[in-house]
Parts: sequence; C-alpha cells; structure tokens
Amino acid sequence: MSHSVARAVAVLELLSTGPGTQSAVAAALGVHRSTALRLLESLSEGGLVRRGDDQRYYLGSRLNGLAAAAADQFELGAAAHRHLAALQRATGATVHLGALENRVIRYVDKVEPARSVRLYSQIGAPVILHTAGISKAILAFQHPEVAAELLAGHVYERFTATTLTSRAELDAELARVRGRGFAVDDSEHESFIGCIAVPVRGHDGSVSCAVSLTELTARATVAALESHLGRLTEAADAIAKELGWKP
Amino acid sequence: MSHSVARAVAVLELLSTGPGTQSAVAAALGVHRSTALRLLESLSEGGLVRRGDDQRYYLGSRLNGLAAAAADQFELGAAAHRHLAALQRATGATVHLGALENRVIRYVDKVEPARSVRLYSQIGAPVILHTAGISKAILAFQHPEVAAELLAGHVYERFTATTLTSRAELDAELARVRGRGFAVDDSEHESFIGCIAVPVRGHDGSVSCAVSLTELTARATVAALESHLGRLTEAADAIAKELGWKP
DNA sequence: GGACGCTGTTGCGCGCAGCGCAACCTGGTT
DNA sequence: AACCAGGTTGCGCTGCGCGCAACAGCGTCC
Repeated sequence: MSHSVARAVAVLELLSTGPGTQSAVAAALGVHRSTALRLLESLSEGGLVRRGDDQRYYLGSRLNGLAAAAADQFELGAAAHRHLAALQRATGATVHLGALENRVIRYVDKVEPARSVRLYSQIGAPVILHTAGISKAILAFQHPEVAAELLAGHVYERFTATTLTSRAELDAELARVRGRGFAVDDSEHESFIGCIAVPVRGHDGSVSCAVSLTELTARATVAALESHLGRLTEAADAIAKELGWKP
Repeated sequence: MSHSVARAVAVLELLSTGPGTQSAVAAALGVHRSTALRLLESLSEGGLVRRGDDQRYYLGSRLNGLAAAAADQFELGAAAHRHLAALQRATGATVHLGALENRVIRYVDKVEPARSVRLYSQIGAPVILHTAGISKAILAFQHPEVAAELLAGHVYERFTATTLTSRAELDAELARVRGRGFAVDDSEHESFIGCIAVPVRGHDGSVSCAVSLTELTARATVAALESHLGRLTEAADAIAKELGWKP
C-alpha cells in the first residue's frame, strides 16, 4: 500500500465534497502546506485536479475522461443501466446498483428522479455495511467465510434508533434477508430515508451485485416500497440474465 | 512533484486505453511486478481501479463518482453543454470544448453524433498543440509570453503531410488565425479528420476556451465545415456570455 | 506607511517509505 | 514430473517525500 498514493486519493475524495484552498487541504489531511502543494501539483499535472482563479482547487476534467473509459470497461454498465432506468420510471424512487468489488461493496450506478432533492450516495463510494439495503442483500448470500472477511474490523456505529449495532444483530437480520429474499434499510442510517434491496445473481448463481429502491420516508415508507418488490425483483433478474444467469 | 503519485496517474492513463494484467502494467510503466502490484492495490483500495475475475485490472467505479463531482464543480459545464449539444444537432459534426487549465490545453467536453464511428479524443486529455484546432484557437489569442510558456519544449512531431513542424510555421499560422478569427486542423494529425475552431472570450475578453467542429473528411471537408462558421461563432459567443463576456 | 497575519512557495537536510530483488506459490502446459 | 509465466511476499537499501524555516505577496488594521 503506497502512502503517497493513498494521500493523493484522499485529496480527490476531499475535493469531491467541494473545492478548497491548499491550506484547507493541508489541514483536512493533517499534512504540511508544502506537502499539500506537492500532492495538488502532481494531481494537477495529470489533469485530475485544477486550480481556479480563486486559488481554490477543484476536481479536474481528466476525471470525466477516465470515468467514460471506466464506464466503457464496466461490461454490465449500459445493459444494467437500461433496467435501472426503467425501474426508476416505474417506481419513482431512486434506484441503486451496488457491487462487491475487490472485497468492498460500492455503489456502481444510480438513477435518480428529476427532482430537486437528491439523496446523497456517491457512485464508487463504499456502502455502509450494517445499514444499507444493498450491502445486506449482498452479504446475506455470501459464503460465511467471505462475509466474515468483509465484516472483519467493521465498526457497528449507531446512526439512528433502528441501527443494528452488533455482528450478532446483523447476522440475525441477514438470516431474515435470506428467508424473505430481500433486504431493507429501515431508517437505519438516516431517519428519513428507507430502502429495500434484492440480490442479483451472477452466471454461476453467486451474488456480487444488488439493486435497491431508496426513498424519503415522507414520500414512501419501507412498507410502501415493498409494494414494488415484484418490479425490483424483475429488474434484478433481468440484470442477472445479462450476467449469464439461467434460472 | 511526487514520483509515486505520477506513477499512479500513469497507471490510470494506461488503463484508460484498455484493461491489463499486473505484468502488462509493470512492463508498460517500466517498473518491477511488485511495484506495479503496490500501485494497483493502492488505487484499488480507493476504488479507482478494480481487478476482474480474469485477473486483469480495470478502471474502477469511484471514477464515475469523482467525475460527477468534477462536472458539478465545473461551473461552465451544464450551461456550455447545452450550447454544444445544440451546435451538434445543427451541424451533425462532433463538437469539442477545450480549455486552458493549469498551463495545459485540454478537451473538457465533447458532444458526438449517435453514430458507430467515434472520433478518439478523451475528455481531460491534453490537446496536441501544433495540430488541433482547439489549441490554435486558444494560442492565437494569448499574450506572446503566455504562448511562449505553453509552447516551451514542445516537439513539432510530423503526423501527416500537412502537419506544421516548427515554431515559425505555427506562429505564421497563429497570425492567420488572428486575422480570420478561426483556426483549422487541415488533416494535420489524422489525414482523414478535419476541424475548425473559434475562441471563447471570458468575462474580461481574454481567451481560455475554444469550441470546435470535427468531422471525417470523407463526410465534410474543412471547407464544408467552414460553411458552419456562423453557427460555431454563435455557440462560442453564447458560451462567452455565460462566462460574463459583454461584446 | 508600517506592522501584522495569513497563505502560498521554495530549497534543503533527514528519515523512512517505496523500490527492486530473490524466493516462493499457483496454475497451466507439455 | 518438469517447466514456464504470472502473482505474491518479505526484506535490505537508497532515493524520495517529508516537514521545516525562510521568504514573498496580499489584505487588513492602525
């Protein structure tokens, strides 16, 4: 693991939350101003970061080109996106596709309703394992050793009154997910957000993806989202077929 | 300038041209297999790279999230994109927006026709200064010292029979650009591609952006593209107004 | 106009992080 | 069974990246 590369990635993550001055970057990363300058200049040379006229650093346009290339290389991308978009139109909720990538579960695609209120979930960001529907839908269908590895060292931080706060509670919930075939986030991360998720089978029946519906509880409770379970499962099965799964 | 960060960026650039094994990455970068592994693992942890089941490395989904954030931070992005899209519909050609960012001219946006043949120009990639219309449209309207700095150390590589191959030739062409108000790429990089470009004025009248029309010469010669000069100039002026330019 | 504070920049000495290497493991091929 | 190629690991060494001090520039205050 390269320390400097990790720092550079941390700079990108920091700037993804908003632009900032060199000193602000140094403070946030806990490094010297000259170290921050060196990192920012290295990223600027590659076009991943740019410096505005206001002396603040912004994410750079090369990221758009790299993302386009990443999307091209994501063999599931365009095919799955069509199903996600159809599901979004049919349900009105925000739709996510999550995947287990390199021992981390991340959001890999998202289709949002054209509304002013956007749910915050950044593509590529890791999913919170003990609260998110996506992660429970994936974890529930892993071999116990794989699940143990993914959960090694996990901190069961309480966010709301309904957050699961131990491995035992999560295991019990994962057993329920296996029983009923879908996972929920019952306001476990944000008290005003609910979610249901189902696993997506791969060509060999294994699970490394999941699809979810997320909505403000003021618009639709988790119970209301469950009324869309048929559509959600159909979308997941359609994506699974793109992956070569044969029921 | 951080050597390790530069190497990590080089890994991303390499993978943007196609996935590759760890050994292929090591060979392409001229480093040891264990060095390549370290770089790839660091990038994987941040989600910028992922390892496929086929042991090859691909660009990772976090790039999509970072690119979305970069697009949000590009204050000109959405507004300019509308004008680029309208120009593309009106002319049928590929439209580029280029910008001078941190002493480098890069493609920052592109709108392509919905055709199977796509011109290769990656967003965020630096522009070839002595061949591209975009770069000539920007260089022509810089202070001589700024142009000299941008061109310092530039190698005037010949790509086709029409490539400009010296600073003197380029300077003469830039004078012509200033005279007629637009730049051309007269098959100077690829013999089968032509392009015209015009500068975009900033709020203070300075030039740090340009817009271009690019087309296969089999579909439209440079002379044919010039028939769209009015539309191209209108689009550039519309974008300039978004930047606060007052004619 | 001078003092002050903050931010950005530069050059440098030093300690350690990142390097390549050797050895090993795994899987595929002969 | 032997061989090869690619991937992985641990380690010694050195080149690099670190923080520091000093400086420059700018804005604010008196």
